[in-house]
Amino acid sequence: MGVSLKDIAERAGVSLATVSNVVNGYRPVGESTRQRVQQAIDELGYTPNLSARHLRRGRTGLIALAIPELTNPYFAELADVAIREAAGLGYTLLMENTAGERTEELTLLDGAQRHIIDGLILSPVAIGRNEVLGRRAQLPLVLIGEGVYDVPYDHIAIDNVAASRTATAHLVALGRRRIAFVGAPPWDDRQSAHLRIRGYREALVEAGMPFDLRLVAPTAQFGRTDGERAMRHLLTLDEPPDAVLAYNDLTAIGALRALARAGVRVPDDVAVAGIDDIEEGRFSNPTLTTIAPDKREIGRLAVRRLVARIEGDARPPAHEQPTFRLVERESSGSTR
Amino acid sequence: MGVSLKDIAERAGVSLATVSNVVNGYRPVGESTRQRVQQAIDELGYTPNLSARHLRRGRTGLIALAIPELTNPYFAELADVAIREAAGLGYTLLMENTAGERTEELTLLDGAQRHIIDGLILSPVAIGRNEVLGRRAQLPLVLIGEGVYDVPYDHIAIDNVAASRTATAHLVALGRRRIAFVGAPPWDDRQSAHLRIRGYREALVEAGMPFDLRLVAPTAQFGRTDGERAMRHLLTLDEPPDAVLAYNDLTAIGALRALARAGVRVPDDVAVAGIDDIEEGRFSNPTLTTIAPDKREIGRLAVRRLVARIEGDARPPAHEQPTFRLVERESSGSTR
DNA sequence: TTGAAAGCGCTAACAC
DNA sequence: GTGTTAGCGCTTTCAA
Repeated sequence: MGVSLKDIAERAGVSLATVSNVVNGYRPVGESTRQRVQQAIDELGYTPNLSARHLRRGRTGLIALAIPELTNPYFAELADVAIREAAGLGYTLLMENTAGERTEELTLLDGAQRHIIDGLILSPVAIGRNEVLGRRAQLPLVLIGEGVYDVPYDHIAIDNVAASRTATAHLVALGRRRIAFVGAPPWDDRQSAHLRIRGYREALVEAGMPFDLRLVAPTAQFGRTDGERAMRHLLTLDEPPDAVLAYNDLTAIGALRALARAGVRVPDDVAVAGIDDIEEGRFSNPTLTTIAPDKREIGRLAVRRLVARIEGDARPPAHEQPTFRLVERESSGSTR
Repeated sequence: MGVSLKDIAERAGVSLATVSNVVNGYRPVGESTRQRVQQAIDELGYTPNLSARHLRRGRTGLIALAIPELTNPYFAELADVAIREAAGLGYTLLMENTAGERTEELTLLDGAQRHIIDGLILSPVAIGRNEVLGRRAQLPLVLIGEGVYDVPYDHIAIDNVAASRTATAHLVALGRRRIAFVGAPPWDDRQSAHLRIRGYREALVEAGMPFDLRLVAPTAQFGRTDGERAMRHLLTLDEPPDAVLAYNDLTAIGALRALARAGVRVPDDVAVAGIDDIEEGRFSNPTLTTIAPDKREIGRLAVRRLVARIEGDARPPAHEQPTFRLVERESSGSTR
């Protein structure tokens, strides 16, 4: 079908190896030879056949980013960064949707794709530390997010305890006294995602306020619908909250919706804060106070660490913590 | 590195071809042989090396979905469907981000990836009909969206004229008399995206209302920021609009934001409608009236047509029109 | 600085 | 129903 190295070699009157060297720049090639080869390449419109290259090299140049849902803007924004970073390093990034399901995450962990990708970036939500520890696959792996900690793989995540502590302290500083948490994971034995609740709790304790389980609303998932439902529940309490920290911006937006429908004023009656800083929160009514993790850095680091592993880096696994900052908007009182 | 066909063949005491046949099921294999081979595969944990297979077959099993932005929920939702559909047909879908840029779209059209993908689904926004007609690459191509029409490729898109006509007629039926359009493409020579304005215009004419260019606000892109800016501009007019149809939900949400900041009541003072039906609009305050295209069908059809082409379908290119429906929500007066 | 040639793992044409 | 083998396009070792 296409033009191959051989065609170029014939056209330029050189050997296959020489053309290969011109293309890859591994070994020095004489200037006049290089020019002849380059001309042949341009004239014939040669592009390397990647399947052949991969077969020979034992690598595909593909890496996967496995996230729970593409339709969560946080992950879409992250993927956006990661795709660019990967391209810059000569890799193609492909997306896997785990739908937050255990079996999907396990299948990926165990290297279902081992012959198609060179490495995997995974944001686990349904599996826990033990599943990751029990993994047998050899494929390089980088973890992102707050799902799993303390495993022998590179891990990129902000300090989630500090993040939710910061957000909660902000609500405390506003003078709020009944601060709820929306979007707790179901209380099972997984380690997953309890860090944000820990930060919330720590901030309350620090302020001398009680940690009241009735104000902690669990949700099945972390979407808008879940946030709305949980908020509706909180509003039925005898003493409803005067502030809410949501697990993420999406649940916070669901909460805003429930509050609007109930005719509760935000921030006057209830202040709301989320975590993630998705663009949607800069345009919601009211705009959403949130914790903004450095997504650029998370995406960059995840891809860089993975590529380094693929290319032989053997340093011990590291846990990197990109920074975050509090962004105050209308939902917690800022008018601008 | 991994286990190869040869290993299995040795273990099971058969030839390479037989193992290949067990794996692929092309030729019948004796029952006892099949079992021995299958056992060897299970024991050794064999998975085919895709690079080798692709090299041999001349296909990679990869298709690309090229969209202007991953962070636009409409495309994220579409990609979600397409990924699943592709997986069901034995293909892996990878995402290309064109950022709505001309050069990116042209590069893809001309087959930059020709050796890595078997086909391309493209949502063009920056290029026009002529660029598509002038394309030289051989790679199967399916177009989606309202960017380019009347080209000799399969094309999946809703009837955009009818869609915006329907939305506009809805605003007319509400009794609105100064209906603006937010998110017109810049007035250049491209065919791109003028269909939605045509539908808007047709509905006005049908209602005996003037098409007033001052009420048509162009935007550079189609994001929330663009919608907000355009709406702010419309509010400065001597006679501001009492309704707005936005190019898409994202610009509509930007418009909602501008209205909220200006203290204009929606829908009382200004009714707002968008197109796309992204989840965000079901949770905005107020919730957003919109045109809901059948995204499932768009994603499914695009992938199916492409795969059919890749596998040799030679029927003449077809233009398929999935359905859409009007979804009335608070921003145009529905209270539920 | 350049060339010859082996071989990555697989599929498919051909032979039995 | 099963086996043998050529060769997809490339990288890389060895030799010149």
